[in-house]
Amino acid sequence: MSQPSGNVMDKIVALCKRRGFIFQSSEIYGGINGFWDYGPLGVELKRNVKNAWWNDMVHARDDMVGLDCSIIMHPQVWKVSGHFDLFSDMMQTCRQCKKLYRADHVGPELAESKWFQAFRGLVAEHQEQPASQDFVEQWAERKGKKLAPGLAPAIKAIGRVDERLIEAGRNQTLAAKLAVYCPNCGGDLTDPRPFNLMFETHTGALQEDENKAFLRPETAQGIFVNFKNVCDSTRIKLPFGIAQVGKSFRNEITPRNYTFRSREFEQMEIEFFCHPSESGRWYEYWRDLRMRWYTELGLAGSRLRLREHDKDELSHYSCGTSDIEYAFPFLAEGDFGELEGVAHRGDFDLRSHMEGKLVAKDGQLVLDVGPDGKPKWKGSGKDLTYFDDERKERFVPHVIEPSAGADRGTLAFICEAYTVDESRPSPELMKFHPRLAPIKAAVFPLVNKDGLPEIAEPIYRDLRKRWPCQYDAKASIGKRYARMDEAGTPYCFTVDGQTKEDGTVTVRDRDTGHQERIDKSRVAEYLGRHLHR
RNA sequence: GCGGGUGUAGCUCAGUGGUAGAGCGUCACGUUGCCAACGUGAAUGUCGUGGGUUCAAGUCCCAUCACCCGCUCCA
Repeated sequence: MSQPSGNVMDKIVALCKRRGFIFQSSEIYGGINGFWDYGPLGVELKRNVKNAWWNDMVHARDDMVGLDCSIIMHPQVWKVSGHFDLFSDMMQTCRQCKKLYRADHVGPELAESKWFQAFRGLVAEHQEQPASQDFVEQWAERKGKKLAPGLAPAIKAIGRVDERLIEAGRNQTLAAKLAVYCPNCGGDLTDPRPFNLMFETHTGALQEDENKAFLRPETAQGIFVNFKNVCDSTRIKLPFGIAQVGKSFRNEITPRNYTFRSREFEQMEIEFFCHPSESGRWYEYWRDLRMRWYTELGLAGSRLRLREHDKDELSHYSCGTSDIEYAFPFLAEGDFGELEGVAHRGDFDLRSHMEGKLVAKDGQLVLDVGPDGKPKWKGSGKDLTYFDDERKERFVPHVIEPSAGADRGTLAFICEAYTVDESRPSPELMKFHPRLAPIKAAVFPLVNKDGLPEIAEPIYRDLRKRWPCQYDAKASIGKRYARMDEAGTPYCFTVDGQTKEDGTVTVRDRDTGHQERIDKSRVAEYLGRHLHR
């Protein structure tokens, strides 16, 4: 499949730039890390992805409604949802080996680390001389040097051995809390510094702490806080879902892999509300349905997979989560990247917005309280329960959340469509599903004379009313087919000499090159039929 | 944030301190008449950006930005 030189992803990136699918943001100023633009073909493709999703998930169903909420919401939304706490992780870097750690991961990792295990043995041998630290220094410079190369420089840098290290050497519980030495090399760590994963802004002209606000890191919370509004303003009944497509923002530490991890990205999210007794069934339903959606749009091979999360991988509130993953060409062989997560979230979200921020304790969700016994983050206090008229029962609905990345999906469709077939006169082509193709058809006069343009142009003008189409009379016919192959246009209609005699045109199929003749009056009908195959 | 690599035309890339190049693509004209044909011609460059060294910098040095790879992170 791949070209002899360079890897496939480079070819895809080059084609996307060359043909106007994806550009780097602010390119003429040198670009900006983690932001991307969609060009004329890209915007059509991505819009087709979103429209296909909206059509199939909302319009084609009677248990779904849509929503479009603001990107900036009340700051309390993010405090209650847990994003405020989780998104401002404290991070530490090792001054010796430069590794980056989440502060709350350092202790546990240290307790398990090889050098620290050896160090514990050393401390045990020196029970009698707790006052002296020399044995630690000696160990760091000699026997311990292989396991903990950073320890000796760290001691030199700090000027002494931190007593807590020796204490921790005697007590594993203390070790799990010690965030001073690097689990990897024994080096000294920087003080914990906050990494703000949410974009901050201010409402109003004055930038003060009181009016600090956040760009949403997910669209889901907008759905939860509008749950009651939707119930009250529509006649929809449980089980039902609310869908939303929109931009979200995360200050990723390392934007990487083309558009896969961007700081500004678009989500297609569903929150499906149901009775707790039926949530397991609905979870499986949505997991399978979403997997099928990708398959039907062309991600059909072994590069797409469904991966059920392990128990220890689940968020504290989730009773089940599956990722729909794609083997992107920029990943290592055998690695997959997430396109969509389908999560069983129980009643976590609606309860949070009623009661306040929740945490898991002994397998139960309880209010997160501070040292003073008061809630850490207060909820809205509004009643978000649902009364089921048929069951005569009031309850907090459970939620199934299929959360898809529009940009990731679009990128996967691009990667999957990219095909190199050396047996063709123009080897590079994009095999987009007809529903997703940015240009649905092209109309050509075989030659730009002899009255052929006069026949072809009206056909084109007619098609253009219903679909994005192109007319091309320049260059040789082969070159025009090749140009359309590269854009992923599924059908080309060509007017030739015979058209003048019997009124037929040729239809050329992008994937096979196969041609057939149809009457020029049936072009629109033919295209309509084949686009929705 | 750390380490390594890369950055020259729309794309892919050559380029030895001394005049900015090629292939492909694009455009025009001619020719051809169903799969990137051919001929002639044309347009397109702050050599990523900013400093420095030098008589002279795409080339050497420093900084910076972006992309790729590895580490880290990925709620």
